[in-house]
Amino acid sequence: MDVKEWLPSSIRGSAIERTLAAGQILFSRGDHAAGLYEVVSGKVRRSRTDSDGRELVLGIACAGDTIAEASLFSPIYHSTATAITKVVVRFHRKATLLAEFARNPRVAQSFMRLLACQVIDLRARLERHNLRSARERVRHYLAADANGDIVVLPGTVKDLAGELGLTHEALYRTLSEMEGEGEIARLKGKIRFLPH
Amino acid sequence: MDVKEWLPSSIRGSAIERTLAAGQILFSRGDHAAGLYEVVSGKVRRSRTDSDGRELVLGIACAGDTIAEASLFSPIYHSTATAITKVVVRFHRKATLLAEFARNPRVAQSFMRLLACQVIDLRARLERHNLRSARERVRHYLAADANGDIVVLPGTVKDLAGELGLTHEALYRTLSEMEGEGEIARLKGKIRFLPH
DNA sequence: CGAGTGATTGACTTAGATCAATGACCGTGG
DNA sequence: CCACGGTCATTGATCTAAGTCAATCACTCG
Repeated sequence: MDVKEWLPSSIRGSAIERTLAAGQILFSRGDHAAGLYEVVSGKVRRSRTDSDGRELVLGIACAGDTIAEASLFSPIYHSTATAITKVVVRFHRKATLLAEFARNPRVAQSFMRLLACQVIDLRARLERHNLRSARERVRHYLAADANGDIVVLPGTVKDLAGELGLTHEALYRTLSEMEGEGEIARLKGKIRFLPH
Repeated sequence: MDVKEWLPSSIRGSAIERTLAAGQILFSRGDHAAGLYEVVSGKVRRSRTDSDGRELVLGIACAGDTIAEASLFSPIYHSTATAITKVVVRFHRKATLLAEFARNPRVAQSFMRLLACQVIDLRARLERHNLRSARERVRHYLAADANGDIVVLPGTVKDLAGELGLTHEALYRTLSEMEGEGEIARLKGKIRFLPH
């Protein structure tokens, strides 16, 4: 859901912009959460890194997406956000948003919808992670994200592997197999789903 | 978060109560979502079943918990809710709740907080599912849920296996090993965490 | 043009899934 | 009151898919 659909432009306009170079960290897990970010341009990877250094990609945020919505009600950020390209973000302070929600029930409701969509999406992802085989996960992912029969990968294949809870090697192999068997076709940054 | 903390008793009181026997289904995935349920007594299992018949337990709801909050903004339910004991629930119609949110910003904000907590919880669970070894997942689960050093299992060990994305056999074995090595102690329906 | 990273494929190992069997426990109906 | 059906709890044996280690090629960016 695009920010423009829920956050009044009066508020968006007055927010502070910040620019990051590729590779820079926007915030880290555990940092004091002062508000949320809106991506104006570029791509941001949200991830969590466990004690073994393994990275789980929570998602790639593109222009119009917001980051750390849930942290509005939490004292700290729960994941790490890293710019993967050059990025421009707008920062929205907690208090500003909460005040707006109190003043404007329509905005509040839109934000609720946003959170509800995230809950639904996360549950779908959890279901996907529960599938045992790599191929099933790929199918689940493609089925969920296919608009038409073509899926545009938001990031690299490696990122996708992280998002699917697989090693990149396992994913490459699975994609090759699926392509060999005519289930999918691959083009640069995209996957075409061939329901046989 | 308990319903009483966010939903005014005036609304809660006027809701329709419904009683289910153990094993009965409250709603199924795909059913038209007319509103949400509050558990008054008993336990309800929320789960998703994939195409292979494998069940992912999304959680066990106890008295005070609500079910299908996210479906407030969705036309259908995304998971299946089954009574695992005799259960009493209260049904709250979508329109009633949304109207209350519009009227009372405090209630709206509490509900947002509830959704935000769910997002955070789901992300934690996703992170857990991303851990490769059964033992790591158990540790992660215990660390997250330990109040003091004792964890009360909300359901059966089998339910827990579903929640951790493991087969029950694998979980039994892992728990035995951990007990053998003195990392945990097990008592009926509980696990004691022994940080060595 | 080199350094860094993604993409890709090979060989080997292992943890957990699967299949299978048994004992414990619980409600329930004759 | 007890036998029976059902489910949970538990353990064993085997198998396989994915993880791990490793190497190579392609591409992009200063």
